[in-house]
Amino acid sequence: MTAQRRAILKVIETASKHLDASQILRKARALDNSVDRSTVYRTLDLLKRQGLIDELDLMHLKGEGHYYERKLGRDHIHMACLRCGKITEFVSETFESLKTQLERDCRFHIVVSRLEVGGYCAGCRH
Amino acid sequence: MTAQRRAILKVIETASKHLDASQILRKARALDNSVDRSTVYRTLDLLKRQGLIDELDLMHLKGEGHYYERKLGRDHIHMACLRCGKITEFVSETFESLKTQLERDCRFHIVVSRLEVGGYCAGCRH
DNA sequence: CGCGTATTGCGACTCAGTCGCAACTAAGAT
DNA sequence: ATCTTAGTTGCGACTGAGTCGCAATACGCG
Repeated sequence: MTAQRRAILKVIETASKHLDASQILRKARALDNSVDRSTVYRTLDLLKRQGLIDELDLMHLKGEGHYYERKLGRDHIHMACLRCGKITEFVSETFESLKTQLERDCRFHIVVSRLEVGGYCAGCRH
Repeated sequence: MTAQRRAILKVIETASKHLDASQILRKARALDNSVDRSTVYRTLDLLKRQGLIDELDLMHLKGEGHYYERKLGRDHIHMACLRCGKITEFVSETFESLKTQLERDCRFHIVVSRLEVGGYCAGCRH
């Protein structure tokens, strides 16, 4: 556990919204200005492999990059509004059943899952 | 409808597996050697916006790029084995219910959805 | 056939992510 | 407290995906 990793961890843990790698870099540098871009990517990979964070695309609403969030308890669905860009999260029991059913019917052991939806939110639908 | 678009379309329609942009370029060039990389990306964007193809990550098993497949009738779930790399598709009625429920409960109009799962397939589980 | 609009090829560019390597450091052993 | 070493870091160069502006071209409609 190095100072750099502590900084990156803290940034992710205290984030109020989904951050991409370059935002994490900027915020981590504010805590420890020695943090390098490679270290951010390497730490992100590590956390991903450990299952401590989830990687999201958010339907590529803003470019090709990835976003990260701390993974706690229950998975949630990400809904991205194609007009206003708002990201809404939703926890669903049906989603949990779907995964259980998948594991049983396909004899597949799920490690990570990602359900993202693009469309129009209540305020933007037409 | 240009010759280039016809070539790209044909490649996607006759593909036996998920192709990424550079693979589509290579195969489209075999049909019409004037096809350019930009044209492939522009056509892919067009087809995506029209809802004729779906864009997949396949859990980034092989790099950061995207894969494409023709969108027909029913959505399906993509399962990617983290060990052998095999991609399995699965159609689920529960998935359809989940989307319906989401649209109702969140007052969200779904245009596109993507459920990808990473884990271990029957042959690779441990 | 002629015309205007949409599309294309090209080349340069951006941006995300990766890699090899030498220097450094955390943390366990003595 | 110091030594040691395996793991981690910063750096800089690199790759590969995707984008963009622009001049040239082609589609397809009248």
